[in-house]
Amino acid sequence: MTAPVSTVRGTTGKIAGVRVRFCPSPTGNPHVGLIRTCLFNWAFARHHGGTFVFRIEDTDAARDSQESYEQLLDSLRWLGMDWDEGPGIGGPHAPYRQSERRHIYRDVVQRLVAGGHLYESYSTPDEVEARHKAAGRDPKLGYDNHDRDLSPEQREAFRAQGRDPVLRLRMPDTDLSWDDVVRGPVTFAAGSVPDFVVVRGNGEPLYTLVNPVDDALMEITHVLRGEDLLPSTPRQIALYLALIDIGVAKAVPEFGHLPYVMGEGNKKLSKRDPHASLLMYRQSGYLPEGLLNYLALLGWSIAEDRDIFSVAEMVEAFDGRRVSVNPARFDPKKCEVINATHLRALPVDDFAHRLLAFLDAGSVDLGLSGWLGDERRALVMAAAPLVQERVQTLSEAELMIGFLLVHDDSFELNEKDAAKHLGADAAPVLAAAIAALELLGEWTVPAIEEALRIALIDGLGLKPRVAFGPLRVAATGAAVSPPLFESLQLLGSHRALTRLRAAFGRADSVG
RNA sequence: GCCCUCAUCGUCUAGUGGCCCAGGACGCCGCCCUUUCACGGCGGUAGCGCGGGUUCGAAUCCCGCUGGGGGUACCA
Repeated sequence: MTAPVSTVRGTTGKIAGVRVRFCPSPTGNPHVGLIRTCLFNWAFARHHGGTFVFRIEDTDAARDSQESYEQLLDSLRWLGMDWDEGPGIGGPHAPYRQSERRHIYRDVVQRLVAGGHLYESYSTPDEVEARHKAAGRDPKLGYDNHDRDLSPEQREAFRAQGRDPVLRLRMPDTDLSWDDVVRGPVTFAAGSVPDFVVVRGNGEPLYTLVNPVDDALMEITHVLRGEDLLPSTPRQIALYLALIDIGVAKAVPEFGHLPYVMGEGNKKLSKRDPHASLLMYRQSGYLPEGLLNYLALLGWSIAEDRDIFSVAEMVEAFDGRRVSVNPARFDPKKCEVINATHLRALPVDDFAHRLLAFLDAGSVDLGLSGWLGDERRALVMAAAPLVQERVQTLSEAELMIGFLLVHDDSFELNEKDAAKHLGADAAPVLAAAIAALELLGEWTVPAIEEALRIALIDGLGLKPRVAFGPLRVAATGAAVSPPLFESLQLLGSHRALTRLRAAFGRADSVG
């Protein structure tokens, strides 16, 4: 067993001095699996009153991008996952972008070499394989530690051939074990992990080096990361041991491997899966708290009979002990429902303002977004309560109240609904409704409802659904809408009657 | 091949030897409410991969098998 860092839980169950980190590579756009990992780290830090470090692993210039970097920061801010050290705010271990830390790695590498932990290796994969074959071993065994004890003369000879050596870490000849925070004890037998490359032939340090070095320097106490990194843990521990030896690290951190987030089939959720894109959720009008709630459910549970909770409640409960070992499938449907639950739980006023902000941001283009006059803002505020229980996301809300916001000359009927509800049969219904509404003294919901019931239900003897269907399509453009009388009221008598007359004209001409 | 890891309803999960002929949630199916669509209410559907042990007793512990996933890179 490696020497564990102090993880004494006090009487409150809290661990003192927790320092965790989130260290993504800025490649592509942020996906939900990545954010889930971030959330668990963040919640763990907040729960224990520790420090959340945000570090950018941008050592791969070919794949990293500034755009991706900014999306990452923007996403975390949107979700409310604040960091105590990292980009934008600095900290005692700055800089927090690996691209700015190269001199640090250079120094550590030199000390590691001086300490005998790293050695130059010249073997090519072909040579390794040839040696395995010659010895009657499985050729796919991997590097055979052949160059461990090359003499200065041998190294000189390779150099003379123009070969640039990689640097490998000399693995200890003992079993490598750790007590995984989520999985319990894990052991890799001595000799099962070959000496691995930490610095390329061209002098570039690899992830295998920089990640543990930064964790050590930043005094990270708990590494919570994806299950895919579990097999690299013995190597990290070995490197840590070397870092402790040269005085760079104080202790080996605790490791915890979080289950995968799966997509369709038995595959890890792919970055290319449309459901994986965090940006997509934001643009679709998901709430941060809804998304966070669902993401938390991917590999964690707060209690037996409960799956709706706030971020604060999660932080209160997230001590790292209820994390599941099983991979979790991302279920877009459930994600949507969880979001809808949070949406409905919002105070109406809050909901209305978020909807307004969403419309102002112009996430969905209805030909009216990005700009809202005072009159329209008032309509949104008034319509918000009508749609809050009918939608799952803000973009659905936008679609549902679009009929109110759209300019009258670009108002259009849903053709399918119009064909169904505005046929010849609808003409007398519309005519009666128009006649009744034209006489209306005050344009209020009760007055509108009463007038229409008298004219259509009592007067024409129609069933409500038959009577109101055509009006709904005529006024809102679709068979699915907010409640009819309220919709008519919000539209105002002029706009409402104009639409009803237009629909009448259409229905009448069909007959 | 070798190493690591996982295995409860379709899906996410609760469950750490008796409270479980397995609980919750999503989905799905009925019914109620109803001016559309929703919300809400009520009810239902469906699961411990297989085989051996251990034990008075196993979803829970052990072994094997099967199946899935990951690693075995001068990717992260």
